[in-house]
Amino acid sequence: MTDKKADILAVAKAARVSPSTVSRSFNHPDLVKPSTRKRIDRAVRRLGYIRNRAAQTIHGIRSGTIGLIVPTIDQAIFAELIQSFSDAVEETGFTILLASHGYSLDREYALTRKMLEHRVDGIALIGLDHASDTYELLAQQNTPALLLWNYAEDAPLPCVGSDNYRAGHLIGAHIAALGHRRIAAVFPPLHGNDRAAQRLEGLTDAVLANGGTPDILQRETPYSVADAKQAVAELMASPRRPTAIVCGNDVLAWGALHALARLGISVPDQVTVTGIGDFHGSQDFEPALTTVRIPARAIGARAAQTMTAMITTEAPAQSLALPPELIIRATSAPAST
Amino acid sequence: MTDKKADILAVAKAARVSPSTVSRSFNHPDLVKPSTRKRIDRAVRRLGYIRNRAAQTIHGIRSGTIGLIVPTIDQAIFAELIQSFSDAVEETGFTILLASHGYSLDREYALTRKMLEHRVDGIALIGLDHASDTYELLAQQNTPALLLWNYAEDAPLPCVGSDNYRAGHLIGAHIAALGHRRIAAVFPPLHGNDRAAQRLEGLTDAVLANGGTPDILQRETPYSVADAKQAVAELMASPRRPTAIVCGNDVLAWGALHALARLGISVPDQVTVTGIGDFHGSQDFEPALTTVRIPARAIGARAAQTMTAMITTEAPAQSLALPPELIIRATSAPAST
DNA sequence: AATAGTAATGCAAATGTTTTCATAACTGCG
DNA sequence: CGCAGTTATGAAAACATTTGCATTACTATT
Repeated sequence: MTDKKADILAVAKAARVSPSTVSRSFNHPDLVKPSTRKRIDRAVRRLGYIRNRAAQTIHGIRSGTIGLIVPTIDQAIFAELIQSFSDAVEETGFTILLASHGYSLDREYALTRKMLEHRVDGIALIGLDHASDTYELLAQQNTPALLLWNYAEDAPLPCVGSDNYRAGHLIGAHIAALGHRRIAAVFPPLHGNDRAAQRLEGLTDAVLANGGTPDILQRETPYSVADAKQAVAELMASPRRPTAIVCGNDVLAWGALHALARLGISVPDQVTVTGIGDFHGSQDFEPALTTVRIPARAIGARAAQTMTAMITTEAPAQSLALPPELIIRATSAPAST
Repeated sequence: MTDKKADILAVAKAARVSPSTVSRSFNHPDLVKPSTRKRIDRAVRRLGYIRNRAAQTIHGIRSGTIGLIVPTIDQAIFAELIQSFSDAVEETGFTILLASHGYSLDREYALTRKMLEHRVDGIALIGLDHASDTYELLAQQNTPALLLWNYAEDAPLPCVGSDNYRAGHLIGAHIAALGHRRIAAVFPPLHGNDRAAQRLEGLTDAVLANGGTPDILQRETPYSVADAKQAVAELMASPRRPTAIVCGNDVLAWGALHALARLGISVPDQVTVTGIGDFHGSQDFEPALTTVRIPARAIGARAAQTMTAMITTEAPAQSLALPPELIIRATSAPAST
């Protein structure tokens, strides 16, 4: 009801104590007499006082926020990660400052700056590949920073994620072992996306290692069911049809599966399809999708732990590799030669 | 390289001007001589100075953050909304403080408080149904607040969204017009979810209005493809099979479709399936899903506009109804009596 | 060359907290 | 009842900025 927002001074006056005592009653309740605490609490409630974290923050007190910068929010890949990261982080009282850059490393730099202006206590980025400006900025400000989703031993900052090269390799080996040689790789644009690039690399290496000179038809398509569906429809219309379609992620694979359903091409009898990611829904797809599981929830949760540890203890963080795992379900089968 | 973080004073010293001038050079560049501005800029760059928004915020300057509190992040429904809201909001320089409460109105209240502590410039919640504490808090702090996703004329706060009752009604009318009488409603838990509740209500009303006494079998299932698949499998095993399965949202419908594919039941010849939402992917599903489009992107974008308008001009905001739209695709057909 | 007018800068107060240090108010003990 | 030892509170400085007002430095005009 008060028109001017209540501050700690108003509360102090109302409770007939000094501002210091009010502050203490919030931050070190054990230091203030229960009876005065009661009085203060009543005043707080009556005035609708809410602490001002901005004012605390300029005392070097932590802001209680963690910056999370992702390429996109709406595209299933990261949604699970964001959710679990956010959940875990919230448990320790932090709040997430979220932003997305649409795979532009320049925007990512700008967003990082903005987060730093807000004095986030820590900052998390997706993937290992970032503008050198971004790395410099982070180093210079010495804000705890963490790289999510991808993993590499020699990452320039601590990271928590799966080795995407290995994920691609896993699929490649599986496909090659099944005897496939004419393979279509349906991948998202590789630019600014180290995860996809590494998966493709792993895939190619594995196929090469396991079976002479394969014939990999690479096909870039935006990240969506619709685009993948279209791409695969075109692919199957070509004279030299692939016997296997390996997709850069599960969403693309769903598109592929729909395209094949539409064309009446049977999976896996006539063509094998694989994804990467093992998103919600892949298991229950009909037919169930063979894929490589990237443990998004675990990554998010562990990353949150690592991050809060970095923030509260000043210790430098350990990178953490959550291994990808090949999940063979119903969409892959030996090549019908 | 400096170990202590540079503040405006350090910059001032380095540029041989007063702190005031540095501040002005940031906030009112036109008031400071180009040559001194140059000097300041150089100092800023050299010291790696980054403005401290916390310190600005206590001057009554806006914090530049908007709180967004959603039930869940990872479950496709809201991902698109969050993305478009975030994109639009970012364009005007704001950053999003995100949190999710898992459909608990109590947690929502707590999160709202937390956002207020961070002095967000505005706050957005999902749906119309909130704890009375939450409403009081918002009213008392007179922070601009906006309700997203759902729409009602008599909403207690300005809202931007679709009328979910109408969405349900649209589907119900469609189903009834097709002659379906034995209908299964596969919905998410209604508790703490006014959107789902209203959809169901609209559905029931429409069916009742259009065709005698229908036989609606209601079935609550958690929000996931897997659960819906399971639920529908059970449903179809019952002696009195429904001729239509209307799902509370598209994800549930996907699960239903997979279940039916598995059982070899043909859609829409043997059974009709519908969703609500028209998420990414529904259009390209095979068969393409009949659903009601809730324009998530538009809602996010318009909501962001409304919100920033509320913040910058102090004017009270107008609610905005983005109408749901029936989208008939390939999963619905007349009841085969 | 003096003056008025404007442009650029600096000083100091203010913002809403926390925290150190000092002081005041209580205990219990002899 | 006086004293040491706690326990509870207050005063004031500090935090990193912004801003109103005062001052200084220019520019143009006569």
